[in-house]
Amino acid sequence: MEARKYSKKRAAILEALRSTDEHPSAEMLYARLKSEFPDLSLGTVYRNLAMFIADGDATSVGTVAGQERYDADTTPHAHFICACCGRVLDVCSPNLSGMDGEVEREVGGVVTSRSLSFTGKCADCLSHDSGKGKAS
Amino acid sequence: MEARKYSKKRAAILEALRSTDEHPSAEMLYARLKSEFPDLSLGTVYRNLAMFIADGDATSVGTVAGQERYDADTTPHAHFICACCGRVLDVCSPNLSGMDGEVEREVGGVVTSRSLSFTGKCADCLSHDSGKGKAS
DNA sequence: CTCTTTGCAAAGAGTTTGCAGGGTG
DNA sequence: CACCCTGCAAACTCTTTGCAAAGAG
Repeated sequence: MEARKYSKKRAAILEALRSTDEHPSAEMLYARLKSEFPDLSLGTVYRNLAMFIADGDATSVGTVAGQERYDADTTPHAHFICACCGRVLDVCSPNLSGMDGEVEREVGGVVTSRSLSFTGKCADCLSHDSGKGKAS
Repeated sequence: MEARKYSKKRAAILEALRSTDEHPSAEMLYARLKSEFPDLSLGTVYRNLAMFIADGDATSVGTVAGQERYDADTTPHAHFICACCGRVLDVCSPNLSGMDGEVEREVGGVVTSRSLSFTGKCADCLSHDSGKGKAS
């Protein structure tokens, strides 16, 4: 389809995505790489993230607080999303691909990916809450 | 917290959301109600959807093709999202709330909601593909 | 009469895109 | 030297917000 040439920036973006577990957004990656590549452009980050997803080197965790979050870990696992601070954590989950067949039968289509996520309040936000004690 | 007064438009928006199974976006609801309420404003739709979610009368299915999709069915169920046409279908799924405890133990936080979705290609898009037959 | 809701339009925020120049094979 | 990749900035799209007028209790 599209020939893909090597690019130092692309390699760095993918490496940055792989070496973190915070499921960064495009801006988070941009901020992290800006010091190493002062001339990096946000558009380049977006363009490369799209390539990673097209190539199966990354997936989207979904939109959290208006920003799309990415994950280089493409093995089946679920996520915990803190509605308070926007943090995204990995949590283990049973393999869902076993349900594909049933879903496909139900909708008459084909399933290519699944996503399981839990939303709530993370440990940090819970402890900060106790200080604000305005309950009741 | 916030006193809530009756509003004809709000009632209509909620009714429109409840009487469809296509998990509409704000614009879809707006388009559907525009004929009945020519002076309806998109901002009002957004404002009311936010209220429904705050009140637990609706939930967000997530962002599909850049648009947030809503669901008035708050009972536990999964979704199938067609990556091709953006359609969102209901599919049944085992009750996931039983996993809350394990997740909370894992992250040290509290879980308030779960979301399971399958992405792929729906029956309609599959059949349209066969016409373009470029496989092989 | 008081407080909530709405229309309108402008403002915001995140993401995409066109183009000219630089990098890779 | 042909084609991919990038920076820059403008363009887009979806969503939020401020304000004065209208509606509900």
